[in-house]
Amino acid sequence: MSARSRELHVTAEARVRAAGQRYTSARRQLVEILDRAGSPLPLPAILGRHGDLKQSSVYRNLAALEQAGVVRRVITDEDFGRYELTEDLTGHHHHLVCSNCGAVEDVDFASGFEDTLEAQLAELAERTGFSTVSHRLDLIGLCRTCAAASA
Amino acid sequence: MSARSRELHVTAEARVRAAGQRYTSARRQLVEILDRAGSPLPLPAILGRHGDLKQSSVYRNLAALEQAGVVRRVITDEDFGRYELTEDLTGHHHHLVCSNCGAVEDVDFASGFEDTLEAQLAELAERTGFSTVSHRLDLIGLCRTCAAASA
DNA sequence: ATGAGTGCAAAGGCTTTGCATTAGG
DNA sequence: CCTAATGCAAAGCCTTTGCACTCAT
Repeated sequence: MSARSRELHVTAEARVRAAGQRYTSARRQLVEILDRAGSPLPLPAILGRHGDLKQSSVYRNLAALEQAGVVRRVITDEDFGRYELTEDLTGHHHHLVCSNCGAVEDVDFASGFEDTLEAQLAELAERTGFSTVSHRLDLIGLCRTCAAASA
Repeated sequence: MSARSRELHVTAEARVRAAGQRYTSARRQLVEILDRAGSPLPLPAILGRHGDLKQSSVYRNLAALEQAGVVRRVITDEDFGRYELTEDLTGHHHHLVCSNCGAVEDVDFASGFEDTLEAQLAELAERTGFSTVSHRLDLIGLCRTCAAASA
Protein backbone atom coordinates (compact mmCIF):
# COMPACT_ATOMS: atom_id res chain seq x y z
CA MET A 1 0.00 0.00 0.00
CA SER A 2 1.29 3.43 -0.94
CA ALA A 3 2.10 6.09 1.59
CA ARG A 4 -0.70 8.16 0.16
CA SER A 5 -3.17 5.37 0.65
CA ARG A 6 -2.03 4.82 4.22
CA GLU A 7 -2.42 8.52 4.86
CA LEU A 8 -5.89 8.42 3.35
CA HIS A 9 -7.06 5.73 5.72
CA VAL A 10 -5.62 7.52 8.72
CA THR A 11 -7.57 10.62 7.83
CA ALA A 12 -10.69 8.67 7.01
CA GLU A 13 -10.53 6.76 10.25
CA ALA A 14 -10.06 9.93 12.23
CA ARG A 15 -13.14 11.46 10.67
CA VAL A 16 -15.29 8.42 11.08
CA ARG A 17 -14.33 8.11 14.73
CA ALA A 18 -14.86 11.81 15.24
CA ALA A 19 -18.37 11.23 13.97
CA GLY A 20 -18.78 8.68 16.71
CA GLN A 21 -18.56 5.62 14.50
CA ARG A 22 -16.17 2.79 13.86
CA TYR A 23 -13.77 2.46 10.97
CA THR A 24 -14.83 -1.06 10.14
CA SER A 25 -13.04 -3.24 7.67
CA ALA A 26 -16.09 -2.91 5.46
CA ARG A 27 -15.77 0.87 5.54
CA ARG A 28 -12.07 0.67 4.99
CA GLN A 29 -12.68 -1.45 1.93
CA LEU A 30 -15.23 1.00 0.59
CA VAL A 31 -12.75 3.84 0.94
CA GLU A 32 -10.16 1.66 -0.75
CA ILE A 33 -12.49 0.89 -3.63
CA LEU A 34 -13.40 4.53 -4.17
CA ASP A 35 -9.78 5.55 -3.95
CA ARG A 36 -8.70 3.02 -6.55
CA ALA A 37 -11.54 3.90 -8.88
CA GLY A 38 -10.35 7.47 -9.16
CA SER A 39 -13.77 8.61 -10.33
CA PRO A 40 -17.32 8.49 -8.99
CA LEU A 41 -18.54 4.92 -8.84
CA PRO A 42 -22.17 3.91 -9.28
CA LEU A 43 -23.56 1.71 -6.57
CA PRO A 44 -23.64 -1.50 -8.63
CA ALA A 45 -19.93 -1.12 -9.35
CA ILE A 46 -19.18 -0.67 -5.67
CA LEU A 47 -21.27 -3.68 -4.86
CA GLY A 48 -19.51 -5.69 -7.52
CA ARG A 49 -16.07 -4.81 -6.23
CA HIS A 50 -16.84 -5.67 -2.68
CA GLY A 51 -17.14 -9.42 -2.68
CA ASP A 52 -19.43 -9.87 0.26
CA LEU A 53 -21.39 -7.03 1.68
CA LYS A 54 -25.07 -6.77 1.12
CA GLN A 55 -26.59 -3.86 -0.65
CA SER A 56 -28.32 -2.43 2.38
CA SER A 57 -25.06 -2.51 4.32
CA VAL A 58 -23.26 -0.75 1.51
CA TYR A 59 -25.87 1.98 1.57
CA ARG A 60 -25.62 2.28 5.31
CA ASN A 61 -21.84 2.41 5.28
CA LEU A 62 -21.76 4.94 2.51
CA ALA A 63 -24.21 7.05 4.46
CA ALA A 64 -21.97 6.79 7.52
CA LEU A 65 -18.91 7.75 5.50
CA GLU A 66 -20.80 10.60 3.91
CA GLN A 67 -21.85 11.91 7.27
CA ALA A 68 -18.27 11.67 8.47
CA GLY A 69 -17.17 13.78 5.51
CA VAL A 70 -15.18 11.03 3.84
CA VAL A 71 -17.49 10.28 0.95
CA ARG A 72 -19.87 12.34 -1.07
CA ARG A 73 -22.71 11.34 -3.25
CA VAL A 74 -22.48 12.66 -6.78
CA ILE A 75 -25.64 13.66 -8.52
CA THR A 76 -26.11 12.40 -12.04
CA ASP A 77 -29.11 11.65 -14.20
CA GLU A 78 -28.53 7.95 -13.96
CA ASP A 79 -30.62 5.47 -12.07
CA PHE A 80 -28.01 4.76 -9.45
CA GLY A 81 -26.22 7.23 -7.29
CA ARG A 82 -22.48 7.61 -7.68
CA TYR A 83 -20.04 7.99 -4.84
CA GLU A 84 -16.56 9.47 -4.57
CA LEU A 85 -14.16 10.48 -1.83
CA THR A 86 -14.61 14.07 -0.70
CA GLU A 87 -12.53 16.73 -2.40
CA ASP A 88 -10.42 17.52 0.63
CA LEU A 89 -9.20 13.94 0.44
CA THR A 90 -8.66 13.74 -3.29
CA GLY A 91 -8.19 17.35 -4.26
CA HIS A 92 -10.48 19.69 -6.11
CA HIS A 93 -11.48 18.40 -9.52
CA HIS A 94 -14.21 18.35 -12.09
CA HIS A 95 -16.14 15.70 -13.93
CA LEU A 96 -16.46 14.75 -17.53
CA VAL A 97 -19.81 13.11 -17.90
CA CYS A 98 -20.62 11.07 -20.98
CA SER A 99 -24.13 11.90 -22.05
CA ASN A 100 -24.41 8.59 -23.81
CA CYS A 101 -23.14 5.91 -21.45
CA GLY A 102 -23.00 7.89 -18.23
CA ALA A 103 -19.31 7.30 -17.65
CA VAL A 104 -17.75 9.85 -15.33
CA GLU A 105 -14.09 10.78 -15.41
CA ASP A 106 -12.21 13.10 -13.09
CA VAL A 107 -10.32 16.00 -14.62
CA ASP A 108 -8.45 19.11 -13.56
CA PHE A 109 -8.26 22.52 -15.11
CA ALA A 110 -5.21 24.64 -15.52
CA SER A 111 -4.67 26.25 -12.11
CA GLY A 112 -4.85 29.73 -13.54
CA PHE A 113 -8.32 29.07 -14.78
CA GLU A 114 -9.39 27.80 -11.42
CA ASP A 115 -8.35 31.14 -9.96
CA THR A 116 -10.32 33.05 -12.52
CA LEU A 117 -13.27 30.89 -11.76
CA GLU A 118 -13.00 31.58 -8.05
CA ALA A 119 -12.88 35.29 -8.71
CA GLN A 120 -16.00 35.10 -10.82
CA LEU A 121 -17.77 33.15 -8.15
CA ALA A 122 -16.87 35.69 -5.52
CA GLU A 123 -18.19 38.47 -7.71
CA LEU A 124 -21.33 36.51 -8.35
CA ALA A 125 -21.86 35.79 -4.68
CA GLU A 126 -21.66 39.46 -3.91
CA ARG A 127 -24.01 40.37 -6.72
CA THR A 128 -26.65 37.83 -5.82
CA GLY A 129 -26.53 37.60 -2.07
CA PHE A 130 -25.66 33.94 -2.15
CA SER A 131 -22.85 32.89 0.16
CA THR A 132 -21.07 30.61 -2.23
CA VAL A 133 -19.23 27.85 -0.54
CA SER A 134 -18.30 25.73 -3.48
CA HIS A 135 -18.87 25.11 -7.13
CA ARG A 136 -19.49 22.17 -9.29
CA LEU A 137 -18.50 22.31 -12.91
CA ASP A 138 -19.30 19.30 -14.98
CA LEU A 139 -18.68 18.84 -18.64
CA ILE A 140 -21.18 16.92 -20.64
CA GLY A 141 -20.08 15.27 -23.83
CA LEU A 142 -19.29 11.98 -25.43
CA CYS A 143 -16.48 9.85 -24.08
CA ARG A 144 -13.94 8.39 -26.47
CA THR A 145 -15.72 5.07 -26.66
CA CYS A 146 -19.17 6.46 -27.35
CA ALA A 147 -17.83 9.03 -29.82
CA ALA A 148 -16.14 6.25 -31.75
CA ALA A 149 -19.23 4.06 -31.65
CA SER A 150 -21.51 6.76 -32.97
CA ALA A 151 -19.08 7.86 -35.66
CA MET B 1 -48.59 38.23 -23.71
CA SER B 2 -45.19 39.60 -24.64
CA ALA B 3 -43.67 39.21 -28.08
CA ARG B 4 -40.97 37.08 -26.53
CA SER B 5 -43.52 34.77 -25.01
CA ARG B 6 -45.39 34.46 -28.30
CA GLU B 7 -42.13 33.66 -30.01
CA LEU B 8 -41.38 31.07 -27.38
CA HIS B 9 -44.59 29.20 -27.99
CA VAL B 10 -44.11 29.29 -31.73
CA THR B 11 -40.71 27.66 -31.34
CA ALA B 12 -41.95 25.21 -28.77
CA GLU B 13 -44.89 24.20 -30.92
CA ALA B 14 -42.65 23.71 -33.93
CA ARG B 15 -40.40 21.39 -31.98
CA VAL B 16 -43.16 19.41 -30.43
CA ARG B 17 -44.82 18.90 -33.78
CA ALA B 18 -41.51 18.03 -35.36
CA ALA B 19 -41.27 15.31 -32.72
CA GLY B 20 -44.58 14.02 -33.98
CA GLN B 21 -46.66 15.21 -31.06
CA ARG B 22 -49.30 17.81 -30.39
CA TYR B 23 -48.81 21.15 -28.75
CA THR B 24 -51.70 20.69 -26.40
CA SER B 25 -53.07 23.41 -24.19
CA ALA B 26 -51.69 21.43 -21.27
CA ARG B 27 -48.20 21.52 -22.81
CA ARG B 28 -48.57 25.14 -23.68
CA GLN B 29 -49.42 25.86 -20.07
CA LEU B 30 -46.42 23.91 -18.84
CA VAL B 31 -44.14 25.92 -21.08
CA GLU B 32 -45.83 29.07 -19.84
CA ILE B 33 -45.31 28.06 -16.23
CA LEU B 34 -41.65 27.24 -16.71
CA ASP B 35 -41.11 30.46 -18.63
CA ARG B 36 -42.67 32.57 -15.90
CA ALA B 37 -40.76 30.82 -13.16
CA GLY B 38 -37.43 31.83 -14.64
CA SER B 39 -35.65 29.07 -12.76
CA PRO B 40 -35.90 25.29 -12.52
CA LEU B 41 -39.17 24.29 -10.92
CA PRO B 42 -39.61 21.16 -8.83
CA LEU B 43 -42.48 18.95 -9.84
CA PRO B 44 -44.75 19.82 -6.91
CA ALA B 45 -44.49 23.50 -7.82
CA ILE B 46 -45.43 22.77 -11.40
CA LEU B 47 -48.34 20.68 -10.24
CA GLY B 48 -49.44 23.43 -7.91
CA ARG B 49 -49.40 26.06 -10.62
CA HIS B 50 -51.35 24.01 -13.05
CA GLY B 51 -54.84 23.94 -11.62
CA ASP B 52 -56.05 20.73 -13.13
CA LEU B 53 -53.72 18.23 -14.64
CA LYS B 54 -52.96 15.01 -12.88
CA GLN B 55 -49.47 14.15 -11.79
CA SER B 56 -49.03 11.33 -14.25
CA SER B 57 -50.06 13.59 -17.11
CA VAL B 58 -47.64 16.25 -15.98
CA TYR B 59 -44.86 13.68 -16.02
CA ARG B 60 -45.91 12.47 -19.42
CA ASN B 61 -46.11 15.94 -20.86
CA LEU B 62 -42.79 16.97 -19.43
CA ALA B 63 -41.28 13.84 -20.92
CA ALA B 64 -42.79 14.73 -24.27
CA LEU B 65 -41.50 18.29 -24.05
CA GLU B 66 -38.10 17.01 -23.01
CA GLN B 67 -37.96 14.68 -25.94
CA ALA B 68 -38.92 17.53 -28.22
CA GLY B 69 -36.05 19.58 -26.86
CA VAL B 70 -38.22 22.21 -25.21
CA VAL B 71 -37.70 21.23 -21.60
CA ARG B 72 -34.84 19.72 -19.73
CA ARG B 73 -34.74 17.99 -16.43
CA VAL B 74 -32.30 19.49 -13.98
CA ILE B 75 -30.44 17.18 -11.68
CA THR B 76 -30.35 18.12 -8.03
CA ASP B 77 -30.02 16.18 -4.83
CA GLU B 78 -33.60 16.83 -3.90
CA ASP B 79 -36.37 14.30 -3.85
CA PHE B 80 -38.22 15.78 -6.78
CA GLY B 81 -36.84 16.49 -10.19
CA ARG B 82 -36.69 20.07 -11.39
CA TYR B 83 -37.57 21.21 -14.87
CA GLU B 84 -36.63 24.23 -16.94
CA LEU B 85 -36.85 25.35 -20.56
CA THR B 86 -33.85 24.32 -22.63
CA GLU B 87 -31.00 26.78 -22.92
CA ASP B 88 -31.52 27.52 -26.58
CA LEU B 89 -34.90 28.89 -25.60
CA THR B 90 -33.86 30.84 -22.55
CA GLY B 91 -30.19 31.47 -23.21
CA HIS B 92 -27.15 29.95 -21.59
CA HIS B 93 -27.04 30.39 -17.84
CA HIS B 94 -25.92 28.83 -14.60
CA HIS B 95 -27.54 27.88 -11.34
CA LEU B 96 -27.12 28.99 -7.80
CA VAL B 97 -28.21 26.11 -5.65
CA CYS B 98 -28.93 26.63 -1.98
CA SER B 99 -27.46 23.75 -0.06
CA ASN B 100 -29.89 24.34 2.76
CA CYS B 101 -33.32 24.78 1.22
CA GLY B 102 -32.65 23.57 -2.28
CA ALA B 103 -33.74 26.79 -3.95
CA VAL B 104 -32.34 27.21 -7.42
CA GLU B 105 -31.79 30.58 -9.05
CA ASP B 106 -30.62 31.33 -12.57
CA VAL B 107 -27.56 33.51 -13.01
CA ASP B 108 -25.22 34.68 -15.74
CA PHE B 109 -21.51 35.23 -15.71
CA ALA B 110 -19.66 38.12 -17.26
CA SER B 111 -19.43 37.26 -20.96
CA GLY B 112 -15.66 37.44 -20.93
CA PHE B 113 -15.53 34.72 -18.37
CA GLU B 114 -17.81 32.54 -20.39
CA ASP B 115 -15.34 32.81 -23.25
CA THR B 116 -12.44 31.81 -21.04
CA LEU B 117 -14.47 28.91 -19.84
CA GLU B 118 -15.21 27.76 -23.37
CA ALA B 119 -11.55 27.93 -24.24
CA GLN B 120 -10.67 25.81 -21.24
CA LEU B 121 -13.30 23.29 -22.16
CA ALA B 122 -11.97 23.04 -25.69
CA GLU B 123 -8.49 22.45 -24.36
CA LEU B 124 -9.80 19.86 -21.96
CA ALA B 125 -11.78 18.08 -24.63
CA GLU B 126 -8.68 17.76 -26.73
CA ARG B 127 -6.60 16.56 -23.82
CA THR B 128 -9.06 13.90 -22.68
CA GLY B 129 -10.65 12.68 -25.86
CA PHE B 130 -14.10 13.74 -24.74
CA SER B 131 -16.14 15.57 -27.31
CA THR B 132 -17.53 18.22 -25.06
CA VAL B 133 -20.87 19.45 -26.16
CA SER B 134 -21.82 21.54 -23.19
CA HIS B 135 -21.00 22.38 -19.63
CA ARG B 136 -22.89 22.76 -16.46
CA LEU B 137 -21.54 24.99 -13.76
CA ASP B 138 -23.53 25.17 -10.61
CA LEU B 139 -22.71 27.13 -7.52
CA ILE B 140 -23.56 25.64 -4.22
CA GLY B 141 -24.04 27.95 -1.29
CA LEU B 142 -26.60 29.50 1.00
CA CYS B 143 -29.29 31.68 -0.44
CA ARG B 144 -30.03 35.02 1.17
CA THR B 145 -32.88 33.66 3.22
CA CYS B 146 -31.04 30.67 4.60
CA ALA B 147 -27.89 32.67 5.26
CA ALA B 148 -29.93 35.13 7.29
CA ALA B 149 -31.72 32.38 9.17
CA SER B 150 -28.53 30.62 10.14
CA ALA B 151 -26.72 33.80 11.12
C1' DA C 1 -22.46 -7.02 28.54
C1' DT C 2 -23.29 -3.20 25.40
C1' DG C 3 -23.63 -0.86 21.39
C1' DA C 4 -22.59 -1.00 16.45
C1' DG C 5 -22.81 -3.49 12.08
C1' DT C 6 -25.13 -6.95 9.08
C1' DG C 7 -28.70 -9.48 6.52
C1' DC C 8 -33.22 -10.06 5.13
C1' DA C 9 -37.38 -8.47 4.01
C1' DA C 10 -40.65 -4.90 3.90
C1' DA C 11 -41.72 -0.19 3.41
C1' DG C 12 -41.07 4.48 1.18
C1' DG C 13 -41.24 7.80 -2.36
C1' DC C 14 -40.65 9.51 -6.95
C1' DT C 15 -41.55 8.13 -11.56
C1' DT C 16 -43.31 5.16 -15.10
C1' DT C 17 -46.72 2.33 -17.28
C1' DG C 18 -51.09 -0.37 -18.62
C1' DC C 19 -55.68 0.19 -19.75
C1' DA C 20 -60.03 2.11 -20.56
C1' DT C 21 -62.00 6.65 -21.58
C1' DT C 22 -62.15 11.16 -23.65
C1' DA C 23 -60.92 14.66 -26.83
C1' DG C 24 -58.64 16.72 -30.81
C1' DG C 25 -57.59 16.78 -36.07
C1' DC D 1 -62.86 7.89 -37.45
C1' DC D 2 -58.17 7.47 -35.53
C1' DT D 3 -54.59 8.68 -32.99
C1' DA D 4 -52.99 11.07 -29.05
C1' DA D 5 -53.80 12.65 -24.33
C1' DT D 6 -55.78 11.88 -19.70
C1' DG D 7 -56.99 9.68 -15.21
C1' DC D 8 -56.64 6.14 -12.18
C1' DA D 9 -54.40 2.61 -10.22
C1' DA D 10 -50.75 -0.55 -10.20
C1' DA D 11 -46.09 -1.54 -10.97
C1' DG D 12 -40.99 -0.28 -10.96
C1' DC D 13 -36.87 0.95 -9.02
C1' DC D 14 -33.49 2.89 -6.04
C1' DT D 15 -33.01 3.74 -1.33
C1' DT D 16 -34.28 3.56 3.46
C1' DT D 17 -35.82 1.25 7.56
C1' DG D 18 -37.33 -2.25 11.19
C1' DC D 19 -35.93 -6.17 13.51
C1' DA D 20 -33.36 -9.93 15.08
C1' DC D 21 -28.69 -11.69 15.11
C1' DT D 22 -23.71 -11.36 15.35
C1' DC D 23 -19.45 -9.22 16.27
C1' DA D 24 -16.22 -6.20 18.37
C1' DT D 25 -14.86 -3.50 22.43
